[in-house]
Amino acid sequence: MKKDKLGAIRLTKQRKVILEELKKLNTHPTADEIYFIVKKRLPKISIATVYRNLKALSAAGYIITLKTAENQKRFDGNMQEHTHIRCVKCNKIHDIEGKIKLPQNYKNLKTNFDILGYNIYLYGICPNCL
Amino acid sequence: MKKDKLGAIRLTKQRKVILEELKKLNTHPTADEIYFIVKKRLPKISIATVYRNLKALSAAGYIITLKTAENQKRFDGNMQEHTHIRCVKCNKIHDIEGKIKLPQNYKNLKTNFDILGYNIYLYGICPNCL
DNA sequence: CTATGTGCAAACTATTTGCCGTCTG
DNA sequence: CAGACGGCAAATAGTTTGCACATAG
Repeated sequence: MKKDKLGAIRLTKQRKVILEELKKLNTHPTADEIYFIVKKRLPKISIATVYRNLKALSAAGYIITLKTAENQKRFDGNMQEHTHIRCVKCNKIHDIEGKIKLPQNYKNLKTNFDILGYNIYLYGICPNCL
Repeated sequence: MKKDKLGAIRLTKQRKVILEELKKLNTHPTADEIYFIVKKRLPKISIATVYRNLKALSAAGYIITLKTAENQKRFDGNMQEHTHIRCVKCNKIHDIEGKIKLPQNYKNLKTNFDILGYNIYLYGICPNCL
């Protein structure tokens, strides 16, 4: 990943709580899962705020947005380098420590793009589904 | 990618046309782009049929479903091994010939998953956006 | 001939937006 | 104190489903 500029967004209490809860979890929750968790601490928060803030936090580089096989996004508050593996049976996403490196020469690929980086997603079968 | 079992689905004229049009394109169209293209040949086709058949063709291994940064899926009828690169500015996805290989030892990663395979997505800036 | 597929319209899910009052820096 | 943000409800985008008829194998 390129050097992200962590945009200076305001640290409101809604954003603080969303961020804190997201960092506690390693389950890559969906927006509405986050909504229900955060509502325990901020009962008046609106789902629109959750969506707006997940987008803002992601744009500012505080969290990562994961696209899934389903039609909804999942969010990841773990900003240490790690790799995701998805279970082809239950679709759950788990973390693997460390980033898998591609051989240096991947930038020599035949393309007229200016290559900036890459993401690797593993897939397999999780212990529960074996 | 694992050896896909090409499921035996019925080759209806709707499916045949969808498949043919998809193979002509290298633009990774969305479901409704496909709908408008296919409608030129089958004016009475319904968007529901397009969605159902894209899902069926994908499940049967005839096409590939791409999840994107946006909220909609894109489809790829090119089944030769290739890698996708996404433009971080305009979000378009292009093809790069050949599959990038990970070093053999990627299966030794610290995880309790049974690792089956991986996908690599590159990102960069396309010539139009430079 | 029958299980599978189709068209249509209605339903549904995830996400976004307009408006307007509130709060952060 | 101005611009950014939040709550609410309504809107939208993408996709799915129920039903009755049509068709591939």
